[in-house]
Amino acid sequence: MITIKDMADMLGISTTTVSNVIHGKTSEVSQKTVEKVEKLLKEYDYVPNNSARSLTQKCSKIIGVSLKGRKDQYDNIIADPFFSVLLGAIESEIRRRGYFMMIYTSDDISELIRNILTWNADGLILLGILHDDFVKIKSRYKNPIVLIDSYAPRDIMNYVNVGLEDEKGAYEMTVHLLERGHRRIAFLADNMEGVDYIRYIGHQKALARYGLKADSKDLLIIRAEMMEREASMEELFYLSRNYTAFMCCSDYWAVLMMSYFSDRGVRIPEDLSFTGFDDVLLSRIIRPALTTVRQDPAKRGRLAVDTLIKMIQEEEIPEWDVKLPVELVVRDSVKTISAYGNPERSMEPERGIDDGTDE
Amino acid sequence: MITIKDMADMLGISTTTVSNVIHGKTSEVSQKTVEKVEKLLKEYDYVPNNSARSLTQKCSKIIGVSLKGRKDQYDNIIADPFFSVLLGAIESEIRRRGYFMMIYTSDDISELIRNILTWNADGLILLGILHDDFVKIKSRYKNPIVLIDSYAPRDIMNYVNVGLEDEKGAYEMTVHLLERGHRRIAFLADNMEGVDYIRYIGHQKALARYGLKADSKDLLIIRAEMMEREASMEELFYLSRNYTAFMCCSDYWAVLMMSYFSDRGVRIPEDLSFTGFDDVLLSRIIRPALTTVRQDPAKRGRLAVDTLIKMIQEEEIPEWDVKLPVELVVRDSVKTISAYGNPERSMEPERGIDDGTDE
DNA sequence: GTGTTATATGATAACGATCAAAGATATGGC
DNA sequence: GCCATATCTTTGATCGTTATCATATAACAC
Repeated sequence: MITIKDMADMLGISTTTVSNVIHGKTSEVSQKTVEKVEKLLKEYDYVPNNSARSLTQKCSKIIGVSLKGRKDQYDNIIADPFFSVLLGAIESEIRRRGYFMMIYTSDDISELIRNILTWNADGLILLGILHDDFVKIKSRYKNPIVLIDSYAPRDIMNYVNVGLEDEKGAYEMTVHLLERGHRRIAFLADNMEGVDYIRYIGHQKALARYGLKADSKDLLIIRAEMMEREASMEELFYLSRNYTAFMCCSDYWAVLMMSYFSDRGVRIPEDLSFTGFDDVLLSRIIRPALTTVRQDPAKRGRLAVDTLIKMIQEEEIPEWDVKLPVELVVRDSVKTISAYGNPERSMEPERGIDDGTDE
Repeated sequence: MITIKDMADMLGISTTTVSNVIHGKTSEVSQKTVEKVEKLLKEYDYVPNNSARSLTQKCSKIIGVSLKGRKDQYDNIIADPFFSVLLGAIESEIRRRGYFMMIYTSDDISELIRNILTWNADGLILLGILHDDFVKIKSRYKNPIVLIDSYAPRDIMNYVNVGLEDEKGAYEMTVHLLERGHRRIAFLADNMEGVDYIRYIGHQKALARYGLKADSKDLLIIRAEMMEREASMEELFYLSRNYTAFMCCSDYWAVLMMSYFSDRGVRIPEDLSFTGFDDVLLSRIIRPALTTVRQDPAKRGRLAVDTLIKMIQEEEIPEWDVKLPVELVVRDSVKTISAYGNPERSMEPERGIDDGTDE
């Protein structure tokens, strides 16, 4: 590997001059010297040593990206189509902007922190991080952070949340189910710390609008690893008799469950309706096609990177808590229940109650 | 951030001694000093600066991972479930072994090379790389390389291919189709440079065993971007009338096509049979469930990393061209065609011809 | 007391790039 | 010729860590 010093020696000039040419500070270097150096740069295809660079400068050009290390049958969260698309978009954008990406999928937050610090990452993108872990990271790591799909606490500064209209999405989906006559709806969430919590609020508001009250026993918390345990699925299968609809917080789970349920003879949507969240490719391909809430993960990934780099370069900090739009996508996984089936309940919303949209 | 020098000053000792304690060279340091230093290390939660480390040492602890930058509707190849699972396994293993992973999904090989060189990556894992690009990388980058799903040329040294029994898989799949009475089979490949070429050889051998000859017009080369172009799909749709089976080189494509075709009224497998390769989750979930060739991407990812690290640490170099096992998984996407439909051809293989298994 | 070995520690120079400040050269005005 | 200014170039320190070599001290044998 050729170094700046090598080239300086070859031309009989100093390393500073070579460095200046490389950085385009041509106003300080004579035209003649510039040409000589540039010729050499091309000839030897000079590549700077980034370790040396990040040692002298405060920035490393590295952006760390962390995913929760969910262990499902496919061994890793990257297998979730939503995350993989998002991740792909993040990677492209980081590269396009001249930065480098380092990924961590560990659950071990101390290890994550060590990794970031050891490389002195310029910024961090955290996907689906839990509150306590975020606080832990914040206490050690002082560079900019962008959150995606995490619950954003108001008492911590210097970070941006690139979120969704989660509440609105869940609200609209619940209204959709209600309008189709569903009254016994299970809400399936991952945990109550992140976006699922906000979505649940939207769900509650929609129920309230229809004069119904959310019952905590209809809130089913599903940990990712449960999706693979036969026993857990069996339990869900048993519970499903109490409901006409399963409202899931991700397409991935909805699709997995639909597959499991239909293998056991449940007709979808005749016996049980399903809805998802994300609108991944899968949802369009399976039959019945999944009714879901669409988001644009590629756009979201790009925005996250763009925002982070703005913060790193200390340009104006954009909105503190962005909410990207979502859209209800109606397909075939929700049955319309005739009013006769639920004669005791009106299908009209009651008046004068919060309509549940975000702000 | 606390440095070695800070700690040395605090204790009134030299940086060398602190460094020795950190590296466990306790035989060279007195017990008393070791304890003092270790106390400080804990107290300040010292994290070494890896830029500085990789500057003095020849190794950076970075492993570069490159994917071809396929652009499909989901904007990135990471969205392919096979790749995402593989990638997840690679990431976990790299982390577990104390290394760091940098990902590149660019098609621009010069950029990839610059990235590797600028960080002085200790090793490289290339997924689905084309021959010419591989040669280009090899000419500039001298550290160990592991290939996955790439055609491994024999004239280049110092790399290992972590492959599959591709030929055997395609052979068995073709035999399966033939035994079910199919005679008009289209072989759908990405390109003829990588593993698809080897799979095609297996396909040819199986045909030959049954006294049939592969016809080049039955080899359909599908570029990834075509999957999203309505016109290309329309053309495929038109072509499909000539066949009773589509043998695809990836589950992802098979599933996409099945969805497209069935939306257009094609009954699967009654009108057209489909087979895939990989056995991703998707293939089990869609209906009809896809008949495919199973591989274990998690195992493959781990092996790739393990092999690369062995090469980096100059332990014994393992097999030059590993072939991990594959397994035919029969599901519901292949129709059994009655012998009456193809009376002119025997369904018994001819004798005395190469049976097409790998070596 | 001398020499040998082992143990513990320190001084110094890399590694490759950047930056501030100082030095060198050329140009112009008087 | 002298000084001022502008243009170009070099010197030397710095970043945090590690490696090499040297030094200091202690322990031991003879």
